[in-house]
Amino acid sequence: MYDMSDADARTRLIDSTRELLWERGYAAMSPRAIMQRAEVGQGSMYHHFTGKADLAATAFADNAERTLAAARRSLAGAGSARERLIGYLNRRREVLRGCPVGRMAQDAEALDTPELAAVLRETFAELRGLAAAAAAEGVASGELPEHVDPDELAETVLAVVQGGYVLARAEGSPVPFDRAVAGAVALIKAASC
Amino acid sequence: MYDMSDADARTRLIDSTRELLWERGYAAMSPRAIMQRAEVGQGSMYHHFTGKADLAATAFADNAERTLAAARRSLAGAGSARERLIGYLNRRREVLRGCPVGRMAQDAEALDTPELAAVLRETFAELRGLAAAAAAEGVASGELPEHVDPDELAETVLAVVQGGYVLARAEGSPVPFDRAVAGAVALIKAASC
DNA sequence: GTCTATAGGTCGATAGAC
DNA sequence: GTCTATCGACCTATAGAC
Repeated sequence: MYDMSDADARTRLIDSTRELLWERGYAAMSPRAIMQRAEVGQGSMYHHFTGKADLAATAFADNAERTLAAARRSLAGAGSARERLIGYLNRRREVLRGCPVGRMAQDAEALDTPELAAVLRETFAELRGLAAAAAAEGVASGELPEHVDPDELAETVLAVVQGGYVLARAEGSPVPFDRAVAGAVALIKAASC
Repeated sequence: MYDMSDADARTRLIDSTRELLWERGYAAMSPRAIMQRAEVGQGSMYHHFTGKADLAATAFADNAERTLAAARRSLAGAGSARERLIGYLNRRREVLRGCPVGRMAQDAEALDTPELAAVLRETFAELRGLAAAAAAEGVASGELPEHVDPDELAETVLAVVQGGYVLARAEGSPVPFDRAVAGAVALIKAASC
């Protein structure tokens, strides 16, 4: 079992920043909260990082890479193209925590911080590429109807997931997420008739 | 033309709070910023409202009501049920500003403030009801296929819109929103074949 | 109704000892 | 590498004059 308290100070700082960015976002995350959660002093933090922005950029890149890794397992893994798109939609998620990447798009201060905005943009660009490749493959193989635009279908799939998080958090329940995904899967199947 | 500076202090406070809640969210919105934008002094603000939470609850309820009014025009307006669902998806929006309601679902401090969380929950409940009623009507009339679950389709439509906002803001462009909507409309039309 | 003064707390960072 | 001390600014109110 991984235990944060076993890791060195730098790793603990990154891990607690990852969690806080996910939970509270960039603007609402204070260096103080980071240090307390990491059980690290101020001197240590400013020794390892130049400041909040530096630490956030490192931690956010880490969150983004983990999110991408999970998406690659669904979208570029085993199974037919259509199965992979549906598998991505149906993937188990910690719905009420929200998406650690999409979360940052709602944080004006994060969007104004170039290092963070760049990671956000690039992460969704790769996600979009993975989904679009699966959609294009599905159309080419005849699994999806010919008239489907792969880029549009890919964007719709990403939007259902991101929107599902929003609706679930607003409701305080994962049900809206699951319902939105079920509706999208049903539409994809119905369109392939 | 409506000009904020023509209105009285209380109205100007509500209007500037509406804008700031939309732009920055609850946690990142300071009473100071509200006062400056409203061109109102501190004494005036604490005369009209008990504090930040009180003012935010009033302003957020206002934002929510405006959002609902626009949604009602699409989802409970003229046209066939399927046309209304597609019309809701295609409605002109200030995409890069994001959704003033969905925005709050990403703000942990707002979710922890009961008055704000209640407005958020109730607004999406009504939105969901409007979309589900249109979907049910479409299925009943044969416009949408019999095997479509109205609640699921409604939730998917809301999710595409909310997710479209996230993807557009992440990209700094309305294109992802439009693409996600186009994909959803294409799926709905293809499923009705 | 609106003003100014004041308060105790946090924010994000720097300085210098060890 | 980590500690403590200190900084000026801002946060969210409250108090009391006018």
